Amino acid sequence: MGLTKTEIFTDEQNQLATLLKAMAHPARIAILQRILISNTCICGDLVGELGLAQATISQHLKELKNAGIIQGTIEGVSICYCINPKTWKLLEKRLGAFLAEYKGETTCC
Amino acid sequence: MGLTKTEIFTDEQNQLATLLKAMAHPARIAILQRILISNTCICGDLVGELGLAQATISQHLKELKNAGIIQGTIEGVSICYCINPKTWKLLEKRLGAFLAEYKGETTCC
DNA sequence: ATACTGTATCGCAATACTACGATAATATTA
DNA sequence: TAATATTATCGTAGTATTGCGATACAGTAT
Repeated sequence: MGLTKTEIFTDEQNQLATLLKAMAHPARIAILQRILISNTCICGDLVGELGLAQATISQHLKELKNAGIIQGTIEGVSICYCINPKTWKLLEKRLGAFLAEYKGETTCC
Repeated sequence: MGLTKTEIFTDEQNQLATLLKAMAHPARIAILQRILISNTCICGDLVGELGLAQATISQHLKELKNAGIIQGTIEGVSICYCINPKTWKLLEKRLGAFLAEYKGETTCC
């Protein structure tokens, strides 16, 4: 086995899981934070700032891009990555709805 | 290699990554939603509702429990799982702060 | 004690993830 | 064109994840 049975779940569940998975790594969280802070886009500066090899950073960027969370455009010599507004809004919506389902600590366990 | 270099990142980044990872699976999202909807706790009903084997469900529950997202107490014959309010609030706080960092689509890529 | 019900754990097979060096691809500059 | 700088991709090693059958464990009931 070894692969998730996506056909069992709804599209929304699969989509949210994919987005969360793309962010579920400290390096990718650090990358996103870095992009969010320096409002303007960044590029290979990450390699120097995080303590990871260039190949590893590139791989993490690819995963974020595949998930649609970031987008990259060629900016002269290097490449400029930034948040994909559409996906970010979708993420806020989906996650917000998910987290808001919690009604507070009702008498239970 | 094969293991995340957690020592490179901050505790907050690692913690958020761990929480996201615990939720980054459609089955675990479905389990959480099930718990959130039936405000009262549930147990092995999941096995019948999701199309996964009992061992698999138990494993997913264990991961959610290890991450501190849910907690379980013995309820007569079966076991009652419910949201861990403390972790849920932490998650809302961390995720909220993270998502709120986005300033909207500034001129960039 | 025995049988039964509900969970957890073990062990396995298939696959995915993480990290990196080496190398290729792309674009700019001399 | 050649040299340089920046990214991407390939291949690999080590580890983790997913799913499940089989089995062990815990509590209830007979």
